Formats: sequence, structure tokens, C-alpha cells
Amino acid sequence: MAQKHTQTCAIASALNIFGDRWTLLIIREAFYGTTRFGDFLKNTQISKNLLTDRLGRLVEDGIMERVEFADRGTNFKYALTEKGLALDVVMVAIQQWSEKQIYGAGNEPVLLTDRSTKAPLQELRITNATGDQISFADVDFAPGPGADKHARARINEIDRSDTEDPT
Amino acid sequence: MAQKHTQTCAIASALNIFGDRWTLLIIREAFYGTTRFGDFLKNTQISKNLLTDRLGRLVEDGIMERVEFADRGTNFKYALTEKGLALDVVMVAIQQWSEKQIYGAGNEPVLLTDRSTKAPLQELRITNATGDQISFADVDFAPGPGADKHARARINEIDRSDTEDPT
DNA sequence: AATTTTGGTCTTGTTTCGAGACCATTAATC
DNA sequence: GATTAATGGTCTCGAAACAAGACCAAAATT
Repeated sequence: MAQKHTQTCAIASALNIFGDRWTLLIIREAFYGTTRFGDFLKNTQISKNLLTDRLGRLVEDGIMERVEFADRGTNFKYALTEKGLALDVVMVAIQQWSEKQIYGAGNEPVLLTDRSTKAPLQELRITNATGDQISFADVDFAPGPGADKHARARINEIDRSDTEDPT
Repeated sequence: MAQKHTQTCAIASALNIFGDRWTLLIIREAFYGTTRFGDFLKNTQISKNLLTDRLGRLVEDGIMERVEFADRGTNFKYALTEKGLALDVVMVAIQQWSEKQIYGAGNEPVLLTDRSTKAPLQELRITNATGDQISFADVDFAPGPGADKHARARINEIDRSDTEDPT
């Protein structure tokens, strides 16, 4: 997890932060309410040195904060920042994909429910500006204001004249 | 990427498939319409041996298919399966998080738009059964039918008596 | 004063990665 | 029909990252 992608790409940049085996698991724990080094260690089975490294990076990247309790000695709290909390959608997306595509209906290990009603969440849906659900095949890509030369070139190549046989 | 998580957990299981630096980038390319070994190589900058490995795993895991053109020699096509296509929501979730939290408004490298109207997509939202947007703080966890002993114990520990100071 | 808890660091062997050399099959070109 | 190019790989080797556990320092508890 030290080598980084250099592409100007939202996915690549995100992977520079959590593109490894442990980081999202730590963030899952944080969403479950875990705040202490020892608890992350116990609940994820990560090894100590890696946990130190990953928490350090998460703090560097602004995903978590290390809060000291001035009066409580060697006792810290790791908490998600706003930037980290904004990953909730990503977590739910992965959770729902995994439930459906890996475990299958009836085998879900964890259920996400609305706290007040205890009813399951709706599935996330990709929607266009008017709120209609669309499939990813209906999504188009365009270079944005932050695209550099390479990114622009790559995106302009995308044509998705779908399923074209190379005949 | 050979060692795997053993927890019965949707997130951990998903990470066993794409919890590394390259796999989601390959899947991004696939969503962009890339199908050929050489094109994945060129567009991701991954090294050959790793690409071979990752594509092999993706096929094993049922995310992609390797289609042979009987008549076209050493020419194959890697295509997303239904299971792979279902990752569209995950990709959009990561894309939107990254745009907003890493690049920031006005610096997006790529814009996702609705193909027919060219208008940007809506942001994904977490909604409860009645369709109201809720925050992740309103989400509750319960052991599902597929929870094993460990998972059940872990989930029952989750209380999220939020932000409790260990005072 | 001794022990425990917390949150680490350091060391060592193993695994994975990254870069490039090399290779086999088929297709195109001369 | 022989030669060259394109495609999709495999193999090797040094570098980086990981995993497990020994060790450690400060503060809190007994």
C-alpha cells in the first residue's frame, strides 16, 4: 500500500486511499462504532504493525481523526471525520452487492435496517437528474474540469459502441 | 491478494474479490468498454503478470468472462458478467465520493452523465423502506440468517450508543 | 511498589509485486 | 511459402509489503 496510482481518475485516487485488503475493514469497524486501537485489532484480526500503519494513513488522508483524552493517559480514540463518514454510501453499496451477489438472499450475515422502523434499507439505485433509475449502460463519460491531458485523451477514447465484435 | 479474510462479513467477502490496488481499476476499464488484454494493460499501467493473475481471479470469481472467438486466433474478449455489472452501484458510489471528497467541486476529472439527456447523475442516497433519505447514523445492524457464531457475537456487541466518551 | 492496560515499535521470515526478458500461436505481408 | 507483427501470455529476479511475535514505555489500577 505504499505505491500509488498516478492517473487522474476518481477511482484510482480512491484506491490510493482504500485499495488494499484492510483499510475498508477498518472503516467498517469504525462505522460499527469501534474507536480504540485494541478493538480494531481484535475485531479485524489485522496485525499490530499494519494497524498502526493503516490508522496513520487514514489520519493523514483525513478519513479518521486521532483524538487524545488529555487526562486519560495512553488512551486515544480514532473517529471518522466528515470525509470518512461520507463513505457510508460506498459501504452500503459494497454491502448490498456482496449480500446479493456473494451470499444470496436468505444467507446474509448482517442485515442493515432503519433504526427507527427496523425495516431493511432500500437498495441503492443509480438515478438521472429527474430521479429515474438508469442502468450503467445508460451512463456516459465526459472529461471534467479537472481532467489533465492523459485523462482527457483516455475519456475521449471511450465510445462504448457497446459489445462491438472486433470483426 | 492471495491471503483471504475468513470473517463471515459482506464487506470482508467483497474485499477478498476486489480488495487490492488493481482489481477495481480493471473493472473500471471494463465499464469503460475495454475488453482486450492489451487494452487493459495500456489503460491501467498494471504489469503483465499481475494482469494475467487478476483477470484469472475475476473469471474464477464470476465477475468477468473470457470469451474466445473460435475463428480469431489468439484474440479473446474479457467481459463483465451479470455479477460484475452489478458492481455499477459500487463504482458510482466510489466515483461520487472521490469527486466530492478528494477532487472537490470544479475539479472532477470525469463526469458521469445520463446518456440521453447529458445531465449529471443524481448522488446516490441511502434510503429507508419508505424511500426517505437517512444517514448512516440511522442504520442499525442485526445478525442475518447467514450469520455464524462469531458474526452473531460481533454484531450483537454493536451498540453504537454513539460517541460515548469512555469517561 | 508491583501489575495491568493501552498503544505502540522492531525484527525476522514469507509473500506479493513490478519490470522486463522470453515465448507460442495465429494473422498479415512480401 | 517464408518472414514479420500482433496478441496474450509465462518465467525470473530483486524490491516492497505483509504477518507474527518479541519487546517496550507511559499511565492507571491494585
